[in-house]
Amino acid sequence: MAASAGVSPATVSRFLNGGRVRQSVAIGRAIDELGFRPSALARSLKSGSTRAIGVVVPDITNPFFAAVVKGIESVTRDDEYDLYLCNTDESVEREHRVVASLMAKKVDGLLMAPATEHAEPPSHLLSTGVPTVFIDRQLAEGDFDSVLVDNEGGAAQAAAHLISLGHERIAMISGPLETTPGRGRYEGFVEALRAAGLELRVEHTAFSDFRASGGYQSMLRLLAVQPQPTAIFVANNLMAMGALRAIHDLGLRIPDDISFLSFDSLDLGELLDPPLTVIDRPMEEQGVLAMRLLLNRMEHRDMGPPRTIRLETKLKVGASCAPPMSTLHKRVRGAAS
Amino acid sequence: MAASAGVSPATVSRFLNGGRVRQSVAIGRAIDELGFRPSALARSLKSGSTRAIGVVVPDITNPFFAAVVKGIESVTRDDEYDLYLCNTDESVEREHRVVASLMAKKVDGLLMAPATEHAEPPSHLLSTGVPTVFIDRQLAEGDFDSVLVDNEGGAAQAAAHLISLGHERIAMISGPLETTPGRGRYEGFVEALRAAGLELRVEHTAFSDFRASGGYQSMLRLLAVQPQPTAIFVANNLMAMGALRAIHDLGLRIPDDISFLSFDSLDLGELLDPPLTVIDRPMEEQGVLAMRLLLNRMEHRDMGPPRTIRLETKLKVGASCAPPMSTLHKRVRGAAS
DNA sequence: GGCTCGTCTGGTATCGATTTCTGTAATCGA
DNA sequence: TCGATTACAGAAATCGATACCAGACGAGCC
Repeated sequence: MAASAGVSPATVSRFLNGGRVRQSVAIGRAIDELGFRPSALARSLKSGSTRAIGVVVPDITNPFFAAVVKGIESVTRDDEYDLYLCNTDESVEREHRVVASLMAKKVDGLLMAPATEHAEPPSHLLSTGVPTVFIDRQLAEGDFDSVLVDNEGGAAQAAAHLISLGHERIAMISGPLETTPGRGRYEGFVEALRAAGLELRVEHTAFSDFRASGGYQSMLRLLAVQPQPTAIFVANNLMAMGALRAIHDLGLRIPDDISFLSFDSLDLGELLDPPLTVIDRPMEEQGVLAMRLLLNRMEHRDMGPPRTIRLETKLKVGASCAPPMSTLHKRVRGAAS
Repeated sequence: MAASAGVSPATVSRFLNGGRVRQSVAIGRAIDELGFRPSALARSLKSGSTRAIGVVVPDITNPFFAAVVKGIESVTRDDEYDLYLCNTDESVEREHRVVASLMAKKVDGLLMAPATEHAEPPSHLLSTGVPTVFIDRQLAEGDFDSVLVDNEGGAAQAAAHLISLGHERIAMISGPLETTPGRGRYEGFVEALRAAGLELRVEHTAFSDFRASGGYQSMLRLLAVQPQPTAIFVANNLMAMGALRAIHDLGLRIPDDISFLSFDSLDLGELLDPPLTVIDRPMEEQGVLAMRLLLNRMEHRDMGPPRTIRLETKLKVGASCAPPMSTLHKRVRGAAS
C-alpha cells in the first residue's frame, strides 16, 4: 500500500489518522484504487484499544434483553464503538467461554447480564481491569458496577396487589435462586406474603429457568395441586408466556379460575383477553444507563467506588387479577344474610 | 511470558497449539501464575483467520431475527467460532458501517439479513472474498448464496385464504419494496388477487417499514378509508403487532369488523382472542441452513456456484379470518328468500 | 566410533499497523 | 542572507503471536 502511493508506511498511517500530509491526494487515490482498508487487527494490536464493547446476555430471544440491547445501542455513538453481542443461552459454561473469548479479543469494556453468578464467578476473568458493568446482576463481592431493577420491591408490589384482592392461596413460579433477579423476586414475594401473615407454600412454589418451556411445565404442575391456587405470580416474561399457554391448554379462564400476574410485561400483554396485569419496569432505560456508566468508566477514567443503580418497578393494572371466587362467595353469602 | 518460563516464544507457541513440548509443565505453571491469555489479536494478525463470523440483522428485537440468531448459534460448534452479532436498525447507512467494520476486523465469514438492498449494495465491501450468505435477501446480481422464504408463495396463500372466505375489499400493509421480503410479499399478494379478478386498490395499500409503529399508523390510515376493507393482510410480525393495537384502540373486533392475517406468527398469537391466522414459516431453521451453508463455504472451500435455498410457508388457521359481513348478509338474505 | 535419523529447541522474519526519533526542507524574522 | 523554528517524511522499533529454518541432542545402526 505505502509503496503503491510512493510514500512510507508512516506517512500512510498519519494520513489515516487525520494528520497533515502533503501527498494526501496520491494516498487517497491509491487507497481507492486498491480498495484498501486498514486492518483493525494490526491497529488494535499496536494501540492496545479495540474500540469494541462486549455485551453478554443470556437469551437474546427474550424481549427484555432485546430491549436492553436496543438501549445500549442507542447510546453508542455510531463511529466510536462496535458492540460484540454474545448469547450464553443461560449457561454458565458458555458464559465463561464467551467472556474468555472477549478478553482474548481485548474488548475495551464489558456489559454483562446474568446467567448465574454462583459457581465460579467470572471475576477472575475480569481481573484484567477491563471496565465492566453488570446488568440485572449483582456479584456477591459487590465491587462491580451494576444496573438493577428493584426486584424485591416489584415482587412486594405484586404480593400486595394480590393480597389486596383477597387472595390467600397464592402460587409463584420463581426463577433460579442463583441469579440476582431470581433470588430477589422470590425473597421479595415471600417476605411480603409473610408480612401479611400469609405463606408461600412449598406445593405452591415452582422453581424454573426463566424460559417459556419451564413456565409451561411449572404451571401445569402447580395447577395439579388441590386445592388449586387462586392466584399465580410468575417471575419473568418468558415463563409467563409458557404459563399462559398452560392455562389456556387446560381450558381455564383468567381471572375467573385463576388470577395472573407477572414480572415484566409481554409484548402483546395488553391485547390479550383479559389484558395482563404486570409488574412493569423500564427496559431500554436499563441498557441506556448501563452503557452510560460504562462509557464514563472507560473514557473519563472514572475510578470511583463501584456504583449500583436501582430502577423502580411499576404495577400496571390490566384485568388478569380479580378477587378469588371464594371471596365472591363469601361476599354473596354476606350480602344474602 | 516466554522468559518467565525460561523458554523461547516459539516453544510457548507450540505449547499453546498442542505441539509436543518437553517443558510443558514449566510453561503451564508460568501461564497459571501470570494469568496469561494469548492475544487473539496477534494470533489473528499472523494467522489471517479470526475464527469469527459476522451476523448482521436489521432489528434484533424482532422475534424472527432473534430466532434466526438462535438457529445460527445452534450450529456453531462452541469452541470453533465466535459470532459478532450486529444490529443495523433497518438503516442502510448503519449497515454499511457495520459491514465495513466487520471487514476491518477480518471476520472469516458473514451472514447478512436485509436492511435494504438497493442504493449501493454492499457487494463492493464483499469483494474481499469473505464467504457470505444472505438471509431473507437476494441481491440483484444473484451471485451470492441466499436462504430465503417463499415470499410470493406465502403471500399467495394469504390471498387465496381471504378470497376463499369471500373477501373482495382486501387491504394490505406492505413492507418496503426495496427489500426482498417486502417486494416478494407485495407482488405475490397483488398477483394472486389479480389472478382471482380482484385488485389491491391504492387506497387499500399502505407501504410501511416492517416496524410496529409503522403498522399502527398504517392500520389507522387504512381503517379511515370508506368503505372499510373487510380484510387486512400484514406483511410481517412487528407491523402486525402495531396493526392489532390500532384495531384494538379503535374498538373494532376481529374478525367481525375485519379479518386479520399476517405473514409471520406472533409469539402469543394463538393465545389472543381470537387466535391469529398467520402465514407461518420455519424461523430457526432459516438460521440453521444459512450457517450450515456458510460453514460449508468456509471450511470445505466449497467454490460451487451460488446457491439459493427457498423455504416453504404454511398457512396456520386460527380464528382471525371469517367471511365478510356483506357475504353473511347475502347468505342470510339468500336463505330468507 | 562414526553416521544417520528423529525430536525438540531457539533465532528470526513476519503479519500491518503505530510511534518515536531523526533528518531535511520550508518558513520566518531580523 | 543567516540562524532559528516549524512542518513534514522516512527509518526502524514495536505490539504478540506464528512459522520457517537451522542447530543440538540422544538413539539406533553398521
